[in-house]
Amino acid sequence: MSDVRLTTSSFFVLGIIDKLGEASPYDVKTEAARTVAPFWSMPHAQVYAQCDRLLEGGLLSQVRRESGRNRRVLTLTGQGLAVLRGWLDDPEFVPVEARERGILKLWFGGRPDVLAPAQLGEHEKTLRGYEELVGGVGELGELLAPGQREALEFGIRYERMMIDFWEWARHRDERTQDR
Amino acid sequence: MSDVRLTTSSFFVLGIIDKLGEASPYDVKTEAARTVAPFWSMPHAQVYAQCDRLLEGGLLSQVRRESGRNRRVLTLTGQGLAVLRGWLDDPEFVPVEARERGILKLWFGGRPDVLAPAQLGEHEKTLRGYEELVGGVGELGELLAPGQREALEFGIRYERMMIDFWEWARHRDERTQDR
DNA sequence: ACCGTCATGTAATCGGTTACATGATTCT
DNA sequence: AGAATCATGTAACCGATTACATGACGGT
Repeated sequence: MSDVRLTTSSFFVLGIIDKLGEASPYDVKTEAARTVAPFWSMPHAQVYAQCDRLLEGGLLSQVRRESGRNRRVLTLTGQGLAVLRGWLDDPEFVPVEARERGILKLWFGGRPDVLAPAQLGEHEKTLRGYEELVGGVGELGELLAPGQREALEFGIRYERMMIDFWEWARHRDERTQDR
Repeated sequence: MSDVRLTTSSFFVLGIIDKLGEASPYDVKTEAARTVAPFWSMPHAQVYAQCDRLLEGGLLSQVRRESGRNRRVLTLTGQGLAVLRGWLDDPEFVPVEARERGILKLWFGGRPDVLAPAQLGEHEKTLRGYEELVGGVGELGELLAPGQREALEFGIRYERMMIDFWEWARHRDERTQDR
């Protein structure tokens, strides 16, 4: 019940447990890896730590089971749900530095012709993965939970942007160079 | 001279000092704040820590001055320069999670109509800033150091992408809702 | 002489990562 | 019965953040 500082990791865990209804830390880890992983991830040690903290803060409640596996099952408390909802509805804008190492390298003089190919390859691969996901959903008529389609759309737009960017950088580099 | 683990923060400091030729930790901090800040930043305590580490690792050399201010002036050693160059030319792709809190909120059920306005406002503001920078450079014929134009281009494309995305999300939300 | 901010650092803390460890199942 | 992996955690370390502290210089 003591006051706990809530980081995005906290809300991440709260969010996953809310979606699952109840979950062991292991379930949280698994579900996260299966779904949000491309947009946000967390090592499992951290999941356990967060669960402990959230329990202590009264945002989660725990049932211990005597059977071997799934020894702890966690649920949001009323307070936990309220806190999660509050966060979700908070339009605060947190400026994010892109922290793209490739961009930093360019800044310090990294050469586009050296960097671009690998970047392009990887972004194209990721993009194909996303697009297949969306396509598959359409074909099979499966539904993505609300919010997931949005995240996927973001992913697609991000990857497309990066591909366009690196192509731009590479071509600009070719034009600029005098060899 | 002992082995130091190099993080991106290390290369960040090396990169800044390389650009400046020689610099005190304070100079590093100031230059970083003045230039790369929108894409990458680092609290000054960390700059001091990195300088110490890089010194210990033999990647920086230091001249102590007896005068009060700018007591330490740092320069890249040959090894430091080699390490920086090696990093710049390394095309390794490090997958970055976007870690956009807004996207995470959408994932967990955050409402686009609640979130979008603030996000749009901020991204538009940032975009205007970047575009003015590029425009100003063109008009005055100033030159950006190589790499900086690229970083700025990335920033512009990123912001445009985010604006388009949030507009998409908001409109999709309007269409989807049955009120 | 005094005040602000410039320049430089240190200390404490904490979240996150990596690595290690182990009992519980399930499969062969 | 033994191997594999499932599920659960702990421990140690480390980089990063926050906060505090202080001498130096420049302006009034």
